[in-house]
Amino acid sequence: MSSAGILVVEDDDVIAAGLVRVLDSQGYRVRRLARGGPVAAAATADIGLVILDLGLPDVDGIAVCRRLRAARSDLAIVILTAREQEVDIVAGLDAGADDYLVKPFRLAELLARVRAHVRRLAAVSADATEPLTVGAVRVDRAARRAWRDGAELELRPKEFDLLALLLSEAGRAVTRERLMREVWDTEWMGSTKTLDTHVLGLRHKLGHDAITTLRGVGYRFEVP
Amino acid sequence: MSSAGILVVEDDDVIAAGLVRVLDSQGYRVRRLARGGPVAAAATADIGLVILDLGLPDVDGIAVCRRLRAARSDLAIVILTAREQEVDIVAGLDAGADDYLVKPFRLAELLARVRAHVRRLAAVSADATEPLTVGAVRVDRAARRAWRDGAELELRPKEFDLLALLLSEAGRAVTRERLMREVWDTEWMGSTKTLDTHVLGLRHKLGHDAITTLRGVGYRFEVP
DNA sequence: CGCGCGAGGTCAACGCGAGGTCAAAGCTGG
DNA sequence: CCAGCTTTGACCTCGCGTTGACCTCGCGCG
Repeated sequence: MSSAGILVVEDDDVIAAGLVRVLDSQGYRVRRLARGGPVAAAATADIGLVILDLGLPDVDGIAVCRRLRAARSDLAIVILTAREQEVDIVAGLDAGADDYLVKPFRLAELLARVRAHVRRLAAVSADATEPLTVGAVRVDRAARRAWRDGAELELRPKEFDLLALLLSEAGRAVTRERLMREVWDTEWMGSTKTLDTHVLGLRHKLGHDAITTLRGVGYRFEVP
Repeated sequence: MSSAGILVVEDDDVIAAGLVRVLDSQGYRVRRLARGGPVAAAATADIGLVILDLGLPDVDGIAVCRRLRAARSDLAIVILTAREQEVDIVAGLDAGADDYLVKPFRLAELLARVRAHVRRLAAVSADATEPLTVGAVRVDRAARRAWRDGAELELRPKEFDLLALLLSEAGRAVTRERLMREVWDTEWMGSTKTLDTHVLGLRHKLGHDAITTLRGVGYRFEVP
């Protein structure tokens, strides 16, 4: 649901298979298209990045690139081609591509450039900005607001941070150490009731069963 | 407020002058910095793209890049360097750069890549010229005018910038750090009431509930 | 089987410091 | 030198985090 998929448009089966395999091994969702009618696929699917081979037979790759850009201004387009003339590079970039690699390309460089593009995609529609809903509880980290059964909760700053972290790990145990580290920015824990008190506050506002105590470990936000 | 500005970080006077001249002739607002020290401070709100030479004396260009990326996730960073090893390219991109060109670079290609990055920046933060309306409040950034319930507001310059930013992020939390950075062009925050005072002024003119305080975080413009 | 310990729960109170408010001083361009 | 704008500083308020006292409960151990 979260990370955007990659579409590989490449007619050479060997290169395409290699690309798909290595990208897949890096954890990306990858799809492949052998011929250049990819506008529909890129528009419909959950594609964030297109790796486009300009050497497609019968099709003008530049025109494909231009159509892709016209359809999706947010798409990342990386052109991959044997044409190394400066005029080709300029034409490709001006047709809407974000990056241009000349074959034979170096695999580690391609992967690093893909990482850079995916990182930039993530910076725009960051996961942290998407509201998070578990059961009756909903948290919008961008707005720093939270609701229960549609009613907004009045949370204190630390309560909000605590709830956001617990909810992002809903159903899983979160250790006291991690809570102290990520919410309070400290390793120290010793002899205080700070964390317990804030959990208490959350339980008052969410219902006592929303957060389960894991003795000697930490807490877990319950998914119904 | 448009982020079309380009910052050239380059110690070689000849190359830098050439870059600045040609970029300027293309209509970009360009600034130049000879050394990499105060880069983080120099990458203020009006800069959208940084061209970063890694050959700076005394400074670790990769570290500069990493600091830039940490400070501004939306910045476009283009590394320009003589180091052509694949391992250097990967290191540069993984340090947060969006693009990597090896010297001697081809000018037309550099310009095409700059166009591609600027185009993408424009696609994201697009309509700085479009009037913006949220609830009863309306802001025209091009004309630098603002209205409430159809009546024009008399805003001071800084108040206008502050309102424009808060409104562009209406419904979302905006941190004090970001407000200081983008309205006041400074990282510094110490012990002044500058921001608070301007928020006070806005509240007088917009109604006290228009802007919500988020303790320890920043402010949020409320959408009704 | 029951006892004791320690982890966690609960609550009230305290003190800090972020933010609000206003007035006066400091700028800066005309 | 004036006029508007911005910044600063003093003072105040109150929300919030922390703490400590006391209680409860689960669990291991004798």
